[in-house]
Amino acid sequence: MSASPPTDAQRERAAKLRRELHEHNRRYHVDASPTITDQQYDELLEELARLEAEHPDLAAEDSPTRRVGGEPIEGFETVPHAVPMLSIDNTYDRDELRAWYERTLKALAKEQTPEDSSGSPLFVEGGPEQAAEIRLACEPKVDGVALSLRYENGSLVRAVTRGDGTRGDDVTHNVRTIRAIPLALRASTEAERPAVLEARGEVFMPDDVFTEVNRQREAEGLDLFMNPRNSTAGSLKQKDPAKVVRGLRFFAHGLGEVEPAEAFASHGGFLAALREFGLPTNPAIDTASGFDEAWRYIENFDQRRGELGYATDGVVLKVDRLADQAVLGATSKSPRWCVAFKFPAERVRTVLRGVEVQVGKTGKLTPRAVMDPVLVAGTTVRHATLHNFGEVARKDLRVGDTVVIEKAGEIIPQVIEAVVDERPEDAKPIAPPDACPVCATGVQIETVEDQETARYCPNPDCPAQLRERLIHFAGRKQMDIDALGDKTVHQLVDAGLLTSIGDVFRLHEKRDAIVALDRMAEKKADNLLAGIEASKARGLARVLGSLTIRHVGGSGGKAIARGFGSLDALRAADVEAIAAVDDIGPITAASLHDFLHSDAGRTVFDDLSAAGVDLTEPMAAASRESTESPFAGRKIVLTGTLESFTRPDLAEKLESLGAKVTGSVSKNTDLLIAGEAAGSKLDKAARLGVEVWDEAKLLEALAETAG
DNA sequence: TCCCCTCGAGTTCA
DNA sequence: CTCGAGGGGA
Repeated sequence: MSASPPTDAQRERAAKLRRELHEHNRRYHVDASPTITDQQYDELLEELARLEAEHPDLAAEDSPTRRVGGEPIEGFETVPHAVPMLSIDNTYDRDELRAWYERTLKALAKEQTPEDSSGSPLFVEGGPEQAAEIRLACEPKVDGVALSLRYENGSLVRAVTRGDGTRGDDVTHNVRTIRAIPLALRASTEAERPAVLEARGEVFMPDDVFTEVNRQREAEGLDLFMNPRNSTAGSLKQKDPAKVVRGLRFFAHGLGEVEPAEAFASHGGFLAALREFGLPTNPAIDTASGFDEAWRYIENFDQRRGELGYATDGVVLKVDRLADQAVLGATSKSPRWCVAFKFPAERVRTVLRGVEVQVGKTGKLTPRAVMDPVLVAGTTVRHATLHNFGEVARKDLRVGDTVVIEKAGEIIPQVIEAVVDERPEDAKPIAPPDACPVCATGVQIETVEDQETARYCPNPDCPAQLRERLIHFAGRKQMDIDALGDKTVHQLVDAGLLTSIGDVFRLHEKRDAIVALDRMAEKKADNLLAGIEASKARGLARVLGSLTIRHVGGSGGKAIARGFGSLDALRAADVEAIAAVDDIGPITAASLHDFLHSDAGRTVFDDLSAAGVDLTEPMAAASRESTESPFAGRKIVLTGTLESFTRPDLAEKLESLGAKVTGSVSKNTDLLIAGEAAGSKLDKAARLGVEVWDEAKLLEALAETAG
């Protein structure tokens, strides 16, 4: 084929085809009112593809033809999200949902000033203090795969899965094949198009597509997909874009990074803007004024959700006004301005065949139900945790019983109850173990008000516990020892090469024995030893968080390590000194202190120290500067009216200097800054002997700090 | 003293 | 993901 330069007519024809194809896509997916048949669409697409093939310089980056035939990729690159993709808080009942609404109403009423109530979705009744209702956006919670689409200067540059919320997999090559997702944003003028736009939404597979896909797979002798969601996820993970299932759909429902920061006033407003850009949104979205209307939407939606042709598992309510969303903010996991109401999970019956006992890293004995395999919410379930033996007794479960199970949050199977009417004659009661199934030590029974809750194996050297503690120790969020996963730990413990945490750092002395193990070779052993060596540099915070000390996990370890700076300082501290650390209370402090001065604790730390593990941590910036800034590391409370600052501004300023600003005076308070008309806080500070400064003294100290 | 929030621990399947 | 419980603000 000779690549002759295209004629003007051909050039125009190609441009026209591209415009038309984009427009037909938009009509189909955004407006849900196609004006041509799929076949006609395919004919136009083919004509364009032919033109582009004959004249490669006609091929544009955002051409609809680019949706097919991209090159397969090697692996998935993990990329960070500019703005984290948080998850949404769930509730399953009306009262909880109402509680969320009331909380939100209260939080907003507090912030609401008369000035911002102009055109505000908060309907003010009886004065500015009493906001009556909030406008809520109500949208179906589509059961698909969350995606973040990044458009730069109008072109789709990247599509990333949610991943862990901070980083996800780059699946751009597959997403480009999805017709519902525009390769370029539509804009009547350049100026209207944001330089950067990240749209978040859900890719999903309609039921009829799913049925068709499985019909084809069956014909081809392939394994069938479990459900549309798995199928969608499977599609996005294809290395070859040609294998992505056709007919996936997409609804946008949120925003990530936007440049320039858009001045949308409401959620509804930006959804409308997204539609203008050509991004589909769910037509079933509506708004409600207040809780009762939102609840009616939910009930109504529940009635008709079976007719949508795609899977939904609930309704998401969002505070519509973006300014209100900003006021509400987010917890570390999810925004406070939205909540998902989930419809009750599917319940299924099966037969309980037996109960296994697992020994956890804390020694807790957990009963685990073994059942006849049964399909629940898309996966085959054989096991379910029964939490503890107290629960088994309360539910009066017997082996042989027919039991009702469901999946909590569609993920973790739970046994709800036994069907007593169908209990066979020979159903066997479940006897709680009196001894640890692994080390045979007599159990300890924990009770609450004489009711049994959990049973524990009290033997700290129990091999099962040790194994679990080692797995935890080596875990990614703890010491992050790459090559030491649960399989390897099992092997090493069984071979007698690991009998304590400290042994991990003596493994290099036993290299020959390791190499001799099954499915272990020189290279793997050296990998392991290198991983262990590297883990020595993790620092005290990780070490503390990895040792399974009661009440001390990752963040507790961090707080303590930053508070003391080194193991030596921590060992010298008494319980009160430990409890003085921010976020550490008396119970955690006592537990840690006990551990530090127990035989087991002394041994493990001596071992780690001897191995050269880093047992120090840079202290929190706050206390490191303690000699320089008079505020660093101190708990400060503000009260009264200040001349030169608003209280929030001052709080921010002091925090930047390393102070911890809190709201109420207690014996832990180091300093009270009292402005005019200070009230009860001043009295209390005087009573507790807390240092008090007036504004003049504050300004003086700030000036010194600055200079 | 009462709530709200966060953390820790246990957990299933592909 | 969910539970229970510790920590800390109101």
